[in-house]
Amino acid sequence: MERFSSISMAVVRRLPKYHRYLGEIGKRGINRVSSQELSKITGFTASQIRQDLNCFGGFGQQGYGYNVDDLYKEIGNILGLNKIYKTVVVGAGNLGQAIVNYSFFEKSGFVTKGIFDTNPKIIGLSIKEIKVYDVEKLEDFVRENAIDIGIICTPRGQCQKVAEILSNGGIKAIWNFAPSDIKVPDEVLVENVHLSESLFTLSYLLNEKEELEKSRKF
Amino acid sequence: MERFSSISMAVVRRLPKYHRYLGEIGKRGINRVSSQELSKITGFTASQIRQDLNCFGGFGQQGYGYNVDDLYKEIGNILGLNKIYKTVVVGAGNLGQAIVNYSFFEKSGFVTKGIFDTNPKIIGLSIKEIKVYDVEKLEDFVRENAIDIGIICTPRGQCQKVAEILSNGGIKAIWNFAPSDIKVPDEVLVENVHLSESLFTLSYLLNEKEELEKSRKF
DNA sequence: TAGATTGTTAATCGATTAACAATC
DNA sequence: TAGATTGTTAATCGATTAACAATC
Repeated sequence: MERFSSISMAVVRRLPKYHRYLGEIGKRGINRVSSQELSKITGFTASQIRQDLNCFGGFGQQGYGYNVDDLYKEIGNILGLNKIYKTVVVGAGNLGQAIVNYSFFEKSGFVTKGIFDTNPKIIGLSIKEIKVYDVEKLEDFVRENAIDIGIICTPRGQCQKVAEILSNGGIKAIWNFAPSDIKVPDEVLVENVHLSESLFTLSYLLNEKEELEKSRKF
Repeated sequence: MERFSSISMAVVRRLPKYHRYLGEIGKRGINRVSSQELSKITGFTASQIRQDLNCFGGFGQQGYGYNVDDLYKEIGNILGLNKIYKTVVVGAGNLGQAIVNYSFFEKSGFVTKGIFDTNPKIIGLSIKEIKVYDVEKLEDFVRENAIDIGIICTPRGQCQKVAEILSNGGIKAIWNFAPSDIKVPDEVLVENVHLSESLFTLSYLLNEKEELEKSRKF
């Protein structure tokens, strides 16, 4: 998964935050915002916000600021949220179900076309009117339905195999929730959500804080 | 949530990855590893790995490398995984249940002491032998049981209120899955898992790639 | 001892911040 | 016009990489 774009990942990962905050203040009826105001809301510096936005174009107007709705839409387009993505969810456990049931993703254009599992008790059932199929059928399903994104919600042991099936089916991107890194062909994009890494980071910070407080007492 | 430590977050967020990979190769019976070998496995440079580890002490031995088990334990201790943390899960939907059921967290020392929800149909039930209580009781429960970490799995609308209840109860840290940033007193640590930001980043990369491929054709 | 590999300093690279001219 | 705020360049800061002496 090599990138050739000039936009750094640091910038890219801030875009969804801009998008979210702009959506929020837009809903509150605010239709004009300066980089300084955005700075207060988002916690990024005004300078950084202007730099980030200018990677993609001059969306603002000197002396005025940015139009909230326009900027929201622009960033939405940059993120590709103006398009529809076909997804499959692999693993129909709690996590898989949580993702299928989370309607915000669907509203944002990510439509679950099929759910896959190995458990015969679940296969054949429907979740939110989406059928649960046997993983056996996954590769053909991905190919025949031109699925864009595969969402891996299986236990660690199965994720590499699933990643290969998805890749063989011609998947474009994988959103991986399994606590393991997967190996896929270069052309397949991967975004990992490693929950335990996030929790362990929190646990580190908790301990660091307690150590610092302890040492400050002496 | 200000930090006063000299260790940068960039380093901190790599620690769980080192820990995971060391656990994996340890299980495979490997008991010695060089920074160069770790580099191949993790994708970080050998230089960076040595730099990172030396923030915490000289765990290696010149001419030899690192002892896998020792380093695994050292990093575990740095992450605070040698301790037990009492947690509460707020929101007993699919996501909350997924976290309660994920036994790896418990194995790592994060013990769920209570689950909280507002839905009367769920209150009183048990998930994995852990009782589901009314959110009304959350603040007292946190205080009386000296809960360390509150895990917010509620919809967006409720997360700020829950964060305040947890803070009032004297929580030390919050792991927030709600798609919104929460405001808490300075002494409360917060780690966010913003799933939609992760998905939108993937969607950005997908579009960027398609744009680049399109432009290369001409 | 010779070879290997760390720990650590110095060099480089990239990202963030500051500053200000352009302009609405 | 005067004030505000962008777009953009230059300066700073921090993180990564390279290099190598120390030493097992």
